[in-house]
Amino acid sequence: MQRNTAQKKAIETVFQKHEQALRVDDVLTYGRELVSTLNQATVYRNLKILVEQGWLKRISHPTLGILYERAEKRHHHHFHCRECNRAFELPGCVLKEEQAVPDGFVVEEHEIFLSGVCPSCSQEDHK
Amino acid sequence: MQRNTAQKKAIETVFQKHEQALRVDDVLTYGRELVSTLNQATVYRNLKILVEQGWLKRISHPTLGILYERAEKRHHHHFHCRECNRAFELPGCVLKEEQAVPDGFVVEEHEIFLSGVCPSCSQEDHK
DNA sequence: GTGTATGCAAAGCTTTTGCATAGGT
DNA sequence: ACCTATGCAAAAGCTTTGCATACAC
Repeated sequence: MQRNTAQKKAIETVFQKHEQALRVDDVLTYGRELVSTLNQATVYRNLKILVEQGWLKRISHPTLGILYERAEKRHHHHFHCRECNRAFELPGCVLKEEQAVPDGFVVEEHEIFLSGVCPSCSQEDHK
Repeated sequence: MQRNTAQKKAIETVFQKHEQALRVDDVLTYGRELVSTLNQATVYRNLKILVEQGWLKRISHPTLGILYERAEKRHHHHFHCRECNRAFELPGCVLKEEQAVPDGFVVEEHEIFLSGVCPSCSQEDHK
């Protein structure tokens, strides 16, 4: 049976407190603010469990590497600004899954990564 | 100045011979068929250079990890079949970049990863 | 009390780097 | 001849794993 440890709760709390997708290292850092003894191996083990349980989603970001975020969040996509290097979450989705694939393919999931320049940086550029 | 070594040519040839996006390890294996002394470090160094030069594109595939493919290929996206674990390249693109982001964002690139079941596996399922 | 989850340390991978030298120009 | 690119080996990440024990139940 699954046990409810302080470490596991801390990791879950970290994702509830932080809106953005997080790197493993962020989870460790923020988690240690809650449980100071929190160990790297424990973070890895729990992230894996939480992904398997469908509570977290693992994202392979083109520029930021592996990130984790709450699975229950509304469907959204990721925008990366090449100027300020910030990551944005864009609400909604304009992709028509059926139109994206030839006949015969069954789409169950999709992930879109956009990159370019964010509003504040593109404003800077025009100054 | 840049030198034209047998190793570099071998790596480029590998990408010309193989249609699919390749893992580092594939590049090493196939490259050694052309230059038997080809070294791992050389592969990494050249892949980096070729990406910087815009000859290759680096892809962070959600399930297959880091892949490299020719940059000049027609715009396409990647479909991964969770049953047979094969990767497919889907020609064309139905994403309207401007519609995908709020006002102010300037999209320069995008990458779409689709996953589900491929035609041959979905046929199997219905048998 | 029992057995799972943790901490720690070591091991496994993948990728990068320093250095001597082979080889392209 | 010069100096870049390579091969080799070591180092530097990042992630996983074995083992003793803390602790949830």
